[in-house]
Amino acid sequence: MDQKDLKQKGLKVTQPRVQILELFSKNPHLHLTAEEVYQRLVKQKVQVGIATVYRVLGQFEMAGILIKHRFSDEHSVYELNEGKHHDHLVCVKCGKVVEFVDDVIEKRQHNIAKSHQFEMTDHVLTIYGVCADCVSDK
Amino acid sequence: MDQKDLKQKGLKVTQPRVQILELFSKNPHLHLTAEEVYQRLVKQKVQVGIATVYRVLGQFEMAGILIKHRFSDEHSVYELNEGKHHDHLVCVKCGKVVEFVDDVIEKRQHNIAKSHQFEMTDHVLTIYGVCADCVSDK
DNA sequence: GTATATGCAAAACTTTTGCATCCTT
DNA sequence: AAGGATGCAAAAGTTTTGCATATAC
Repeated sequence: MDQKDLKQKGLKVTQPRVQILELFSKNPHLHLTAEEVYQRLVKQKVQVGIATVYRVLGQFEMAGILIKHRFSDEHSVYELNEGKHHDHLVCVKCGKVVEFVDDVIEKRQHNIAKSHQFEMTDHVLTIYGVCADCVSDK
Repeated sequence: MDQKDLKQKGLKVTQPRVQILELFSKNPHLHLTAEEVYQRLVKQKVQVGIATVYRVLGQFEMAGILIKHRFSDEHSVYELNEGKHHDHLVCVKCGKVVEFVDDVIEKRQHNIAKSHQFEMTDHVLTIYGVCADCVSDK
């Protein structure tokens, strides 16, 4: 994922877009809220407004560069879209996110959708729990 | 689910609480947003404020009477907690919600959590798609 | 009668938009 | 040079809170 991908998708190569793309590309498993993205850019002395962050995240989601998740109620988080579908384990204590794929579950989901005559467009499986680290230091 | 359950959970039996509990109890598969609950009460000439609706829904969720789902970005929806876990098929066109349970998936989820040393507290599986009705009348 | 719950209005947040200016191409 | 993108501030939503009043027990 780099600047060529932006041009290819009809997005001009601007400072905010490059910075946000880089942030996620360098950390393929990062899950950040819009506010967190904004704070990271500010910390890096990138001059940017929160409105632009929201706009760019939205555009990146539309373009398939990022995926938006709604793990918690308050904030959506974004992560890099690496093309392969996966689900998530989320620690309810520290917020840690672990990705996984389970082929058996994937197949059953298709069957379930079909048996209810739904044309599946997407599916989301999130397992919430307490991770090993948080269980030990309670 | 009735007024006894409220008392038992330490919640005084008030008009707004009774009305909201009744609304969901009479329609076990209803999925409503806070705003929709409010509108229904208003339509029934129940004198209530939106703030109370939010407060009561929150209390009912804490008490295990209702379950809160985040199917879409904009609004959370609540449904009656009938004790048995289930997942959902959501139509992305009309918002219809169908409930289902799949034991194979349930078992795999436990295994996945265990293999990552997570103490599972909850899990959410939502399949999005276009329902039969919406596919036909496009 | 006392403590809790409610309604209203204001506040707090998050996200979106209007618009003048700036930057890519 | 021209159109698109940005930053700022204001607006639009949604959800929460403060407080005086009303209600349940």
